[in-house]
Amino acid sequence: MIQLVKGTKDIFAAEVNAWQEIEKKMRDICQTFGIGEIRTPIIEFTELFVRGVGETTDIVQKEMYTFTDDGDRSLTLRPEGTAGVARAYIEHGMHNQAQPTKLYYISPTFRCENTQAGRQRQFHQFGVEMLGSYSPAQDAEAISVAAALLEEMGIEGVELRMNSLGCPECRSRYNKTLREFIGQNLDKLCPTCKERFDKNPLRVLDCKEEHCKGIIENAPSVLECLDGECREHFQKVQDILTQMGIAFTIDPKIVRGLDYYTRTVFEFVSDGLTVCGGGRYDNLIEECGGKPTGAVGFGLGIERLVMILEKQKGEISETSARDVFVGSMGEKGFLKAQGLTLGLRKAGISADCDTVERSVKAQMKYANKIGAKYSLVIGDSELENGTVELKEMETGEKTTVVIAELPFVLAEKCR
RNA sequence: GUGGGUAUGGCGCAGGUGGUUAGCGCGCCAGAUUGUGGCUCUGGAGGCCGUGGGUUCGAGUCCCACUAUCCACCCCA
Repeated sequence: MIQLVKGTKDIFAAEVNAWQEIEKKMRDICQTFGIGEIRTPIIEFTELFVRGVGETTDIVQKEMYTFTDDGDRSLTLRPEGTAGVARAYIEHGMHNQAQPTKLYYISPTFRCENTQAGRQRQFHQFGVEMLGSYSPAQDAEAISVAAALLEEMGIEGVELRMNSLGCPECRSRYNKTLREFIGQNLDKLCPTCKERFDKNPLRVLDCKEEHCKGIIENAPSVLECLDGECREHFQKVQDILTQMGIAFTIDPKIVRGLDYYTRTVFEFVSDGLTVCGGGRYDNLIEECGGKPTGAVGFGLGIERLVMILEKQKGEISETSARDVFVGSMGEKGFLKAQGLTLGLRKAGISADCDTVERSVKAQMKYANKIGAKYSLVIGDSELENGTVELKEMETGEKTTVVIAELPFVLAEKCR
């Protein structure tokens, strides 16, 4: 048997309904925030992600689905949404539109990594990107979209955590300071941290080892290393959020895994899982070949959202009841039922009929299983006198209805 | 990439120390006097016990490998 590819899954009716509700809320909220939808291709040139996401990131180094096409070009299934939007922004000269450009997307995303709770190889990301502004107000607006969305979803216990990584200058200054600090304590840290020291010193900050935590507590904070402008920017973001009534905590240990982030980075966390993560990326557009452009955005994992919602509100139940089941008896009745059902469907009534040629009894069982509100059986006698007994399934009550009037009667009852 | 748990009909599970035709619940299909469902009863279909090797007279049951899945690390949505 050919089975599912690792880290992918089929989504059935009940869950699809939940997804559609979620997506509708996303679209509605974006509408009110003046954010337009963009649909970029699933495949892009590998180079886009290498330059955009960062050559040294885990995503690029070991998690991309990359292949070569018949023209010997290296293509990659998108591992995140921002780079593609940046590419589109540049390629279509969107900076010539009224700025800022505000875009959102809901799209499948791929990362070839080990699966676990809330992590798949194909997952779906909702993302918002706001390009064309360096102002802290843009950071706050982006954050407010995410906050509004999570609130609309009714998720409890989400927490907004923020940090500022500063501009590249601040960052390299901090890297140096941190490296010095860790270097002095290197022999006291765990093996993983020693590795991180070379690869990405910032990562040492969120080590879970108790022993390391103790040492890290005394580490210098990024925030102390910010220059005046970055400091002011971050302060303003906070001021605006406060003005907006959005609660947050500052966590100098937040380090995001994508290289393109500058200044503000943030996460919405629930049950220890990051539902939503994002930040400002002022150098990405330039890095991808555009003019220097300030930008900020975030991504939100739909599977994680669904997971949390299920946990908090219970399993999603299926609701696909039919309005009416058209049962039939005999050859003529069977024929008539087919046409009659289509007629009802065209009138907007959710109708179903027997297409397996089963006994009346079996048909009724079926009607019950699909949750039909009404049922009827059409056979020789009904065809002869032109009426039918319409039965309300829940009560068993029957009413006589002229066949030709069924669409109207049912439309009335099922409205 | 690393560590641990799991892998038996559509779903959820049983199957002490290896031994004749692998069970149960739910679901599915069909009947219970001839054209009407939900309850009950009866019957039926459906599994080469994840895959491939090995040990053995004989393995779902023991050993190895692989794959998938779950959980955790790394990292992230």
